[in-house]
Amino acid sequence: MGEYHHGDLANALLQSARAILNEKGIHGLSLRACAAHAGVSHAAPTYHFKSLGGLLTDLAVIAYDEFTAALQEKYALVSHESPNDRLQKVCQAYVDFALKEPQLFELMFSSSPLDFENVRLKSSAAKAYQQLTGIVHPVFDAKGLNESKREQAEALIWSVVHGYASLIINKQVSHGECTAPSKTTLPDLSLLGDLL
Amino acid sequence: MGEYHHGDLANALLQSARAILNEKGIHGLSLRACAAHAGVSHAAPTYHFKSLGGLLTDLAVIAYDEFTAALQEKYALVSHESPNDRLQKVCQAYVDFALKEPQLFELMFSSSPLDFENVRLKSSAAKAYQQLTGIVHPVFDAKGLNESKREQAEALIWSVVHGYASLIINKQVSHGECTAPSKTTLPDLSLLGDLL
DNA sequence: TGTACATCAGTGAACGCGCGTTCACTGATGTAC
DNA sequence: TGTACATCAGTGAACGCGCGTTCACTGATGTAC
Repeated sequence: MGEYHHGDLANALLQSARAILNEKGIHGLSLRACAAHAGVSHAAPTYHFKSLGGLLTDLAVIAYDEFTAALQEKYALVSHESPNDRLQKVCQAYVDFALKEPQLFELMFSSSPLDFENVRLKSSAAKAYQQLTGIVHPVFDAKGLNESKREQAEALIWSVVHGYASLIINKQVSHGECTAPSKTTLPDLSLLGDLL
Repeated sequence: MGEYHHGDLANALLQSARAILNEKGIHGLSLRACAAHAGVSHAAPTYHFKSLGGLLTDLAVIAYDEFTAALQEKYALVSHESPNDRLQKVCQAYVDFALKEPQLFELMFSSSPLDFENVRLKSSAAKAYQQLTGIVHPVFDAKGLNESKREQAEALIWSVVHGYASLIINKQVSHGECTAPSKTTLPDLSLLGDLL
């Protein structure tokens, strides 16, 4: 409305981007669309963001930080339980986040538009990873695995929870039925223990 | 070259789409780009494909079929081994396919541009899933799980291998380091058995 | 406290680009007789 | 076997659209004196 000096346009644009992302998906996003949603001229964003990729990178930083916080919060809530139970519940929190913010989750792990050279993004993504592996550690310690085995096991745990989340939200977002797990509750991981 | 009646333009366009996908990624794809790559006027594709989504859906069908064939071939090769060994090796074939055709793999599991109402796509995707679960079956039978447990276990197995592949190729395509497993060889799944 | 001025953070018109789509057209192919 | 004609499968010019980017501009804000 002709208001000069918005005050915090950078953040307003990030909020707008998030809203558009949730409404129309990643392909509905453009700098012009964000500007329009924020009620600002379409040339305004260039002052704050070099490109759409830059804006999305900043949005991904926010996403990773919220993601890390969600895992951390869950972990704190179940601090009195056994290592394996804690692991199960934090993994469920991972899946819950993906279900609550499917578009944001997809953005976090979509390669194309993000600038992974960005220092802040690198840092936030690394923190999320550390948060997850930190949670798996007590389980390993209880079993006494060596360094190499531990890294492999970390990768497998991360893979199972990430894969489950990915398959579910892909299914939610697109198809109706054909494939993919249908339960939003991650099965008990000990099932794999029985099996393998 | 002014050649009228190409003969098999539909397939030529699919090949072109695949080449462009591998070169420039999914965002470099457009009907015009495919037409240009196939050496044909930019209006020609409309005769064969309603939209870019339609073309990509057909490409995804090809991808799913190749994927299924790859798993099947591996499975046949290791038919003399134990159920668990066969499972491990077919899972590795899953990862190998994702590494060999990262862009195609991403397309197969990317929701947005594909038409999952398409009958052929549904069918090909379902076959791929059946191929995978069929391979897990002998392992379950050896352990005597009931129906419900078996479905859950199938989902978990699929998740771990899909997650591993996704995380690796995301890392390959985009970032350099920050997160994600770095080995292209899937760790021994029995590790999870020891752990959970 | 008031005035002058530099700087900040917007506006809105204009540009070129690649996109999908439409359209009148035309060369190649297949079929009827 | 040859000719007439319908149909198929392309061409290339044109259109409108949304995009990012540039540009001269201008209102709001902060600072110096």
